[in-house]
Amino acid sequence: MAITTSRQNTKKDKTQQLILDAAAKCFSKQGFHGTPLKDIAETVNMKAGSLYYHFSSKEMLMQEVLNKSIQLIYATVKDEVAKLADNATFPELLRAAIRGHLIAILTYADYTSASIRNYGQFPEAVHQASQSSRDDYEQFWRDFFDQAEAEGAIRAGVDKHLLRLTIFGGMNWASVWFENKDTDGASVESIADFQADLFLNGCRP
Amino acid sequence: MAITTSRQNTKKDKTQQLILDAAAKCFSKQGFHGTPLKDIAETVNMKAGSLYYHFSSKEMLMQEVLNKSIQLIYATVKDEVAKLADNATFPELLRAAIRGHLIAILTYADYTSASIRNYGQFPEAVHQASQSSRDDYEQFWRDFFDQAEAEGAIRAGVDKHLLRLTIFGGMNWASVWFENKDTDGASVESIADFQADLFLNGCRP
DNA sequence: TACTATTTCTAATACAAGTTAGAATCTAAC
DNA sequence: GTTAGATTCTAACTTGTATTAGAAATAGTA
Repeated sequence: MAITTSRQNTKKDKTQQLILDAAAKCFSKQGFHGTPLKDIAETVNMKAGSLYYHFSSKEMLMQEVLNKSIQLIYATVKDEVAKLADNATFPELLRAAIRGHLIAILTYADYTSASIRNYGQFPEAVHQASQSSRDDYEQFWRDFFDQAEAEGAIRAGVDKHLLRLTIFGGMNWASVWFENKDTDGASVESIADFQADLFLNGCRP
Repeated sequence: MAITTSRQNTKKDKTQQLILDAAAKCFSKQGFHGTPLKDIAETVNMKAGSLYYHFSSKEMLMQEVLNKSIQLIYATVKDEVAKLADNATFPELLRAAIRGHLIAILTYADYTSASIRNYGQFPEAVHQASQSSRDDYEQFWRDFFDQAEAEGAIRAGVDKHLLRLTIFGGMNWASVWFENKDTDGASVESIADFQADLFLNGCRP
């Protein structure tokens, strides 16, 4: 278990995590507005009203799901990149970053697709509460491509901005079509390898 | 006006189109469940109840928005591909198809992002009603890559399935970040050229 | 066992939203 | 101008849902 976000192991914390997991699952499948608190409560064998002992509002629940998903993704990416040697090449780094992003997205699919699919639909307060985390993560990738360009690892004329956005699209879209049929993560690795290869070398012979 | 979907020009049809446009705009911004009929009605200066003279339910509205978006995309793609000569190469064809998909997605952004962003959240009936159109469009791309592979235009070992899904991700994600600041489509063309180039040749020097 | 704090439930509130029926208004043809 | 049809509005109905306050139950502790 490399990635964790919870602090304590009290009974209360455990229940809160269970509720958050249930919320993420429901939000990812039915959307924020399409999910009644009743559904979340039933998933953890509770009544809707009881959730308020642990969370102050439905909006707060969404906010925490979103925050956790960003943290999980960023942490996993840093983790994968950190595994490399200091003198790793750009292709190696890109492959590791893509692998991290995809592992996170597909492993914690409830959280990440709850965030990705509802993006732009939840209220302003939720947006703002996660703004800085998202900015941090975006800046990571910006810096990454800035450095790659400085090292001449990117072909001249390639727009870094569009490159980043397109790669993000390819990865994030996986949360739409991917279905975790087996529990092992072998398939995730192969998707990551494929995408890294495609973005680096294209598909031509 | 290359792409049209409406048949007649009666007053009734015009109103229906206005309502559909308003629905697409609201659904794309607030999501299906997050959009009250009141919002759609206000956009066309009506009261919520009046919409039922033109549409039988909110679900039907979503269904028509979805259908129209698929038709718009497919028609635009075929249009762009048809402009090429018969002996066009794979890179030319891919570039045209990507251009068509992106032009549609970003030009009819209300319709397409209403569909893309709500995908997987609307009820089963809506899904099924658009199933065959989506299958048709998917088959178009499948055939496209099958032929490319047969001609040796794709590097050996490149998974056609993942290739198609990743390209779709890169394109569809544009509907999330793209903002049509100017009304001209110059920027759309440049995005299409960039993505085609990236998927064909990668980003390495 | 009795007492306290924690956790969950019940039941009510308040409001919003999809839908419908019938009244009202508008349009256009005669 | 009158009338018939088309279009929109009003006003209700029903249902569902977020939220809350207080009762009930549970668990832990002395």
